[in-house]
Amino acid sequence: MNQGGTAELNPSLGISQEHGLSFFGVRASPYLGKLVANAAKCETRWVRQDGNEVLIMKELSKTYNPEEHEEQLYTWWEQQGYFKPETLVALGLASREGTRFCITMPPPNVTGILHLGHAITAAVEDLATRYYRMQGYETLYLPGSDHAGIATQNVVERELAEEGLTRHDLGREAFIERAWAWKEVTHARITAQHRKLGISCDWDRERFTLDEQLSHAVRVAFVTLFNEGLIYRGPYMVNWCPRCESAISDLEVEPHEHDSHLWHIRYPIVNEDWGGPQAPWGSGEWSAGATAYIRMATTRPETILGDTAVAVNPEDGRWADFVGKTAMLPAMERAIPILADAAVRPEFGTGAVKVTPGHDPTDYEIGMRHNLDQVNVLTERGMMNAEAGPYEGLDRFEARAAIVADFEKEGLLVKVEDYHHTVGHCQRCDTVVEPLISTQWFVRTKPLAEKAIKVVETGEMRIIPERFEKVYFHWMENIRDWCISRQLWWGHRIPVWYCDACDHVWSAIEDPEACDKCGSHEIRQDEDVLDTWFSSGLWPFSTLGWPDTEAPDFQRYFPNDLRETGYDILFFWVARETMLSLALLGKAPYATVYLHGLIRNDRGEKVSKSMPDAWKYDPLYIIAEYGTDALRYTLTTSSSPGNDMNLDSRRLEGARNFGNKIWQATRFILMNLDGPPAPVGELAREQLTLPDRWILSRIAQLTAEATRLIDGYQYGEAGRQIRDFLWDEFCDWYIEATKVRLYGDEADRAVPRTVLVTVLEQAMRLLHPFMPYVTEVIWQALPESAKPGEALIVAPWPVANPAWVDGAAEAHMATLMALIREIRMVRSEYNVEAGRRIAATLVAGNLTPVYEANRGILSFLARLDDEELSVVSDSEPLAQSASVVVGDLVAYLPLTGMVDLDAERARLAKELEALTRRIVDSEGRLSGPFGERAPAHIVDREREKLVDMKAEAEQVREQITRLS
RNA sequence: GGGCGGUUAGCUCAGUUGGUUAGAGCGCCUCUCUUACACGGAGGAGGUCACAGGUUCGAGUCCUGUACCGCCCA
Repeated sequence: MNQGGTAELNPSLGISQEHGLSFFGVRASPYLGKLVANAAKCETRWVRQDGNEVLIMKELSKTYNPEEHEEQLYTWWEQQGYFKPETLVALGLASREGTRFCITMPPPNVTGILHLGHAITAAVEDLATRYYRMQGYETLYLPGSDHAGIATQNVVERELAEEGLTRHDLGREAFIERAWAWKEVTHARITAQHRKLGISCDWDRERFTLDEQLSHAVRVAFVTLFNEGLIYRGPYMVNWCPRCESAISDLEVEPHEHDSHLWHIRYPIVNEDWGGPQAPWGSGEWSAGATAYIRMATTRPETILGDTAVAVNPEDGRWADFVGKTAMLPAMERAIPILADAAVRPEFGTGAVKVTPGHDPTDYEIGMRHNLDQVNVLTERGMMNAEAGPYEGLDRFEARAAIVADFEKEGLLVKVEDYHHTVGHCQRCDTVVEPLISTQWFVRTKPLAEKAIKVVETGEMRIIPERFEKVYFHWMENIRDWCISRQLWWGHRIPVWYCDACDHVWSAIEDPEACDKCGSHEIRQDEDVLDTWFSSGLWPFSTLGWPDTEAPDFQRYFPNDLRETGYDILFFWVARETMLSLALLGKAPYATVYLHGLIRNDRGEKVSKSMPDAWKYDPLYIIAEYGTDALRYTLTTSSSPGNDMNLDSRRLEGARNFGNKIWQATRFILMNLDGPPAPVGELAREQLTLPDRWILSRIAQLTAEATRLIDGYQYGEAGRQIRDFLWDEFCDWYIEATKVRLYGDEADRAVPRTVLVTVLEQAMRLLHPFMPYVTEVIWQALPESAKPGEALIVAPWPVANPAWVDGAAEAHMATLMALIREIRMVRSEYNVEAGRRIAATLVAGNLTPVYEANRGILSFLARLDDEELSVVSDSEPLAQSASVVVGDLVAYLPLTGMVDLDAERARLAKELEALTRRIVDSEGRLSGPFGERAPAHIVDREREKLVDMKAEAEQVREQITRLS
């Protein structure tokens, strides 16, 4: 059956039946000839710039099947070099001197795989990239990834642990090699995922934070800040993760709620009755003879061992007598002072608190004010150290239990309360974090934050949505110094050297051979590495070649235009990029920050790996199920900036269906072509029918509106409007309307063919940033003469043609559509069989010529019998017929034997009632203060509306009279 | 404790200078496999826009307060 088609297309190109024409087999033979003839025009050719065809011709399949196109299309785009700014210049779409657009991709970390958060990032960034590329900007979307120090080191260590090894067994060098091997694997996977997402980034410019050049940038940045005094080293209270064995920054600590206990304990007071313990700790007699105690409560009994004071609020009368006395610290037998400090909250516990300057930030401050010793009782792994006396060697939580037991034995445990509180956990490994004093490297953030605030205030850098500016300001105003050293191996080693001969400490870009002060060779580099965010904080410029400020990419693309990311990393990353950029380059790193919301599942839950149905939210699964375009359209249109999104599979389905819908429309159009249609510019205005003028006017309006919305970062609204246009206006009305001519005389087909192709082509350009694949495939299938350029991805963004805007056509078409809808409604109410054509008389007044000209469309879309349709300017009411009223038009539908006069009267009465209500409303409004105070154009519009409603009401009333 | 966001149809969500009768998708009801599409077409039902005040000729939209949900910061 399909031999004919195959034979016709096969000869030189070697089309297989699977790829090509197999669907003809299911068609009835009468259509075979037509479809085969059309098939030759439905081809999609994939041509390289050198002129070679790279892909076979392809018939548009019966439904759009994303898998069939996505991968090879992506490869083709990439091979063509469309992702590279150089190609845009070569094609003449952009110029080196003209505007440019640059996004540096937020580098996903190489720990694992991409999730939906990355998918929305990719979808929005690629939307912007494709838009500006089409707009003629020299566009660069620069991809890359970061090394994720702690996270990656964790997974590699976990792997080692399965082999019974620790990183120390391997040694630093071998461990780092191992981490690189891991990176290679995950990086490849991440790249494959990004390609599946269809992002048009320049892979030749891909960067990784540990690349030689980016590492050099880190060094230069560090040395510069170090020499300016913006980086310093010192002992401060830091957050310590005993599992990572590293300090972490404030931002890497996540508070989690816990059910725990509040242990009420008491320390004996040294006084004339009791000078100290006479029996050993644990004997049960340790405090025998003590006559006074100070009572307090703690959530961390193990830190008792590090107490160096007890404090009360100076205003607290309960403890006033105790201030100045000495307490004996149980277990340690350390005499500690009782002092007054305003930081103590009287309402907590008993009002007295133990002071542990070595393990609590507030106590640290108290300690500084009162010159207290700082005692560290923990090892780097969270074990009790030698300062813990009898508890040395115990794990911190074992020690807690042991201490509580001993306190009970000694009669020093007063009571135990249930207590609910928040405890800091390591963001990366979930271990309970210990505050402790440690010597670390810090960035002095205050001066940088001031500049970072200023650039937003002045508008040099804009945050969208705007409300996040407030969050940004608040964080910047209350910023604490940033701890940047990590006790890890995987990362950029801190470029600081210590001279053992003269104690000189200095920072250098190149590894030094000798002390640059005394010349000694007894020098060693700092063992620690930098926080990953320090290197990703340089991303907007290190990726472009900085510190080589002469590098062409740096010159061309810095500052970047857009930083697009989730609002959850505003502080982690955006704030730090901004501070570092200002510190090192004196400029904001980008002009605009666009923050998207977080993705949740359809029940509003945050998607996590531990969910039983987590696989459903894997971008690759979604792509396999619905296609990349559906995922991307859903992600870019389901929410508004900064607001979280519940990803609902029903929306994905809807988006997939939309892709198929335009595919079907394309099939219809191609199937009805007969060679390339004439360019729309060659059509005389008189040749255009009402629907032609209407759809051209509509797409002109849509083009202007979509452009305005995208320029204003309202991607979702733009995407929805484009969809609504294509489905509701183009497919449901325009295409349907063209069938009258396409199925009629050959002479009438030329105009609709041109308009169909013109509008579809332009709409594909508008939709391309939202659904890149299906639009490109469709576009390629359109006749060459209808397209500007060789590929949609590099086609110019459409400009609204003001000559197409046609208010009269829009108004007339609106009335025609309303009339058709009304007739369909009446048909439905009278249960007229769907296929049955009915007679009608349309009384159209001075619009008679318009409706006479469009009677074919009217009868086709309203299923009227054209032979029995009369369009008249005036007529006596027809008896025994239903009537529909639209404005001052009336259509009589003589449904012989079907019209129930009572029902018809009731229907019309209801209509009149609603209409009357609105007329009364409108009149009331116009005669009241509205008429005087509202702007003239609003009042005018209301007046016109009233006139229309009155005319319509008059008609309805007449019909009712007719029936009585 | 401070700040921010959300609360709109059964469900998931739009609604950006305040201005027709508040929209979409899915679901639901009726009809329909008509030569692009059943991943479709036609028609329909369904909302006091959380609540209470206020500003205004006019409020889903602006202001104040309340409730509930969520997030961020301390």
